[in-house]
Amino acid sequence: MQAKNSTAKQKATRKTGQPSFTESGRRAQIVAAAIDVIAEVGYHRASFAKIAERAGLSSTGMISYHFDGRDDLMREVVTEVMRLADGFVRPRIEVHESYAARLRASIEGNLDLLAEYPNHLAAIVEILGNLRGEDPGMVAFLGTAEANLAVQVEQLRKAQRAGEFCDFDPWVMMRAIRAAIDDVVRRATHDPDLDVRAAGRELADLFDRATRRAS
Amino acid sequence: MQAKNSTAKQKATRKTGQPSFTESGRRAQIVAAAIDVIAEVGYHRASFAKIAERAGLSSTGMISYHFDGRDDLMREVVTEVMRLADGFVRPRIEVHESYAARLRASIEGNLDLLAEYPNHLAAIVEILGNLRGEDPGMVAFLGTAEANLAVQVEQLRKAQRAGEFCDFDPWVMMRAIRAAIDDVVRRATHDPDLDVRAAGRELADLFDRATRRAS
Amino acid sequence: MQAKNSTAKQKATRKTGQPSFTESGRRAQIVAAAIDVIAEVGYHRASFAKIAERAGLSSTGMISYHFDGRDDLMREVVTEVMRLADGFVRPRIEVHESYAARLRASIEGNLDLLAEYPNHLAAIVEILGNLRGEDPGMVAFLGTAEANLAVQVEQLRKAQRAGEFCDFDPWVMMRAIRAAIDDVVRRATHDPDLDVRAAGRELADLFDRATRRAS
Amino acid sequence: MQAKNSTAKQKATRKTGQPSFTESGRRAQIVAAAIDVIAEVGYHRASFAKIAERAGLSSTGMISYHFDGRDDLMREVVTEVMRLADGFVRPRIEVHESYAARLRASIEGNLDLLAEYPNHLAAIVEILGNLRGEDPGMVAFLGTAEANLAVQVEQLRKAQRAGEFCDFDPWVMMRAIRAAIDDVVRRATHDPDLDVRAAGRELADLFDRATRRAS
DNA sequence: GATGAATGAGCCTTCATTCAT
DNA sequence: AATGAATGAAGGCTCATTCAT
Repeated sequence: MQAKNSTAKQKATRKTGQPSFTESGRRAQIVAAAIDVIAEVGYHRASFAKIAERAGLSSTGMISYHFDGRDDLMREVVTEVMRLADGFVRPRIEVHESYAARLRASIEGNLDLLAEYPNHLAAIVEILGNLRGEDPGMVAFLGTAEANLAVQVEQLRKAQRAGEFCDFDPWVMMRAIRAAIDDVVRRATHDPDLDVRAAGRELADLFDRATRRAS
Repeated sequence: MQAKNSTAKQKATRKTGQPSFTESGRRAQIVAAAIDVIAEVGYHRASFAKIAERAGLSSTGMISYHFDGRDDLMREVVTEVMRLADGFVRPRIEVHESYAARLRASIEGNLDLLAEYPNHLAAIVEILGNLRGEDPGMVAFLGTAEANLAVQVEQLRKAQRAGEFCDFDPWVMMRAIRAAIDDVVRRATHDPDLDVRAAGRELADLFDRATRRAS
Repeated sequence: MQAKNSTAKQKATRKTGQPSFTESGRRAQIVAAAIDVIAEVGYHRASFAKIAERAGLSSTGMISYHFDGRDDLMREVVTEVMRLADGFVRPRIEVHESYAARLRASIEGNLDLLAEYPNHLAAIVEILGNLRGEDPGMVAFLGTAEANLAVQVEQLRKAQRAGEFCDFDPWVMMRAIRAAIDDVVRRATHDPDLDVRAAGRELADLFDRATRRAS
Repeated sequence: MQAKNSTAKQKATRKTGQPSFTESGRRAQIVAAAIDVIAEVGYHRASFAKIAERAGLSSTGMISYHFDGRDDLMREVVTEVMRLADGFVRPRIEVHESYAARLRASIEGNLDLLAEYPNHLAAIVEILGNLRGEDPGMVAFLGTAEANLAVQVEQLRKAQRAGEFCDFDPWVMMRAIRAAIDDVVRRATHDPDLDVRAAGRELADLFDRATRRAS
């Protein structure tokens, strides 16, 4: 066993040797509750008390029992949402051949996902947007998100080398795309009437013009 | 002004009949400290204790004395930064004639401002990004920021009508621009080596391509 | 036995009609784990969670099942260690004739025991040293330890009456001896390099001089 | 100002540049309450809640306000008691010339002190006896106690070199003395009828015989 | 017998605010 | 104006215990 505090998750993981998506029902339920609460009140106001209440638990102790602290829970939330997002968006991208079509699919796919899972995306944007250099485990986590972005940056670069995209700093472009999407996510949280799919098409058009090689 | 009880600000306002930028020295000092602290640790972790310490005050009571609660202080911070930003960016825009040049000046101006006042922009992005529909006074405040944006949206619309810009949803475009700028602000907080002026030029190019009428 | 509800121990006791040292394997295993944990982290920090972990149990519920609460477990630990200590030290004492030799054998025997079972003695010293007048069952227990001491006090008295020992308050002497030994036990916990047998010889010399009839 | 948490004590200390015995009234009051509570229920059960109640405070937050955590409070308690003990015992020792008389004065002085301030000694024995290698600040503290002991050990050594004391390991002797005294302290906590001054005289006799050069 | 989940109380800490001075 | 003390709520976390399976 480990040194200090062994949690249900750690035990489960140790037994199965499997990563976190082999959740016990309760863990998944708590993660789901956390996603809803974070989407509703934001990262910092998402207290264990509120999450426990949403999850139908009688005490916050139960969350501490299942997770090795707040950071661990947040990590699980991010993991869960990334898993969902990847499964949702990736196939929609891989259908396409041209870099331009793939970029469009990426943007529209993210906003379709938002339309179907508004809380999930709101939660991850809240968490990643409020991270500071506090917990080392969480910082390592930011690295993962960065690596994700790097993969997409590489796609942009390839498109440029292929002559399909014009000349621009691919990191700046990628961040602008990400920022625009996340902004829609944030607004959708407050404004349920927002037509996110329409916004997706508009953004896809926008960044198509911004990336296309001038004809 | 507000609900509960009389504060120094209210008294000052009543006396002078002037808006808030005629601050007492203490108020300005606290606002400045708040800006630094928010930039450093974020909106939620910017406690009165930390702000008082930064301001060289020996007790948080002083802040409560000068401001009608946390929201009031935050409002003042936003007001102050908006005033600074407006004074910095507006002249740089008005120098230009064409809409394209003005858009470029707006983007690059914001990032020049970031280069000179990194904490100010970081603070306002933190605050506005963490606002929820909690306090009515703050919500009214978000309206102000929205109105600011609306003015710029109107500029985009005019440029379109003038045939200078191509066809796009000006709200989506404006938010994408804002989001891209704010993202640089956020990153600059964590990464002091980031070349924000270069990013400004890149973003200006990016949104130039995205808005220009195809030739 | 106690007030509230039926435990495994009670069942076992009822079945066999035997006292507690006819333990089930599990009970003994838990007691052994408790001894180690108490020696390592102290009485108050020795939580069921840590003990269960050390014992290779997956839940603290098992401990509650086998013992009627924390006090019951602690009582068992003390009983077990006393049994061990008595079996170890008593024969070494009874070999000798003179009171002085028996006293020396007692002191050195205790520290030999410490050398061989450091955790056992550390645990009992921790427990008995942290007892308060809280639980009636535990207080009755302190009486047992006191009775043990009384037996040795009687030996001192006999030695005095036999003219072998000089005049002193045998209770104060006995407590000083006990305290000196326990102090070595405590230090040995933190300092593994301590030569406890050498300390035993020194203490035996010391108390020999303190008790001997002046020649 | 300092980085993380500034407490009332730190502020006071910074202002005056004086060590902790320049206490604010509340600090001293809390320390006094802590001493009583620790003496009564022991180190680990002495919660902020109990101490606050004893001090007549309405919330534990007040203690956190005045002290930088539990360890800081405990450190203050130990400092306070050591100061008291030193002021009480040292003059009684320095009156005497011979090492034997000084040793006797030390032992009896400690127990006279116990008779007058039973809670103070109980508290320090509780705290120092329950310290583990957890907090570095507290460990440094144990070093102070050790240094105190070293001074007295040196006295024993001098007495041996002067031919006044017989041959023994001065560290073992000193620890035995300390342990015997602390044991009386512990017992006095539970048994208010104990005649501690009588015990002091007995212990002084005991260790006189144990140290004296055989005639 | 054994397990993992659940409970409720208690812990220390931080927070914004209030108030007497 | 300014201070330092005080308050009460809320925060995350650990604990011994209970219970259904």
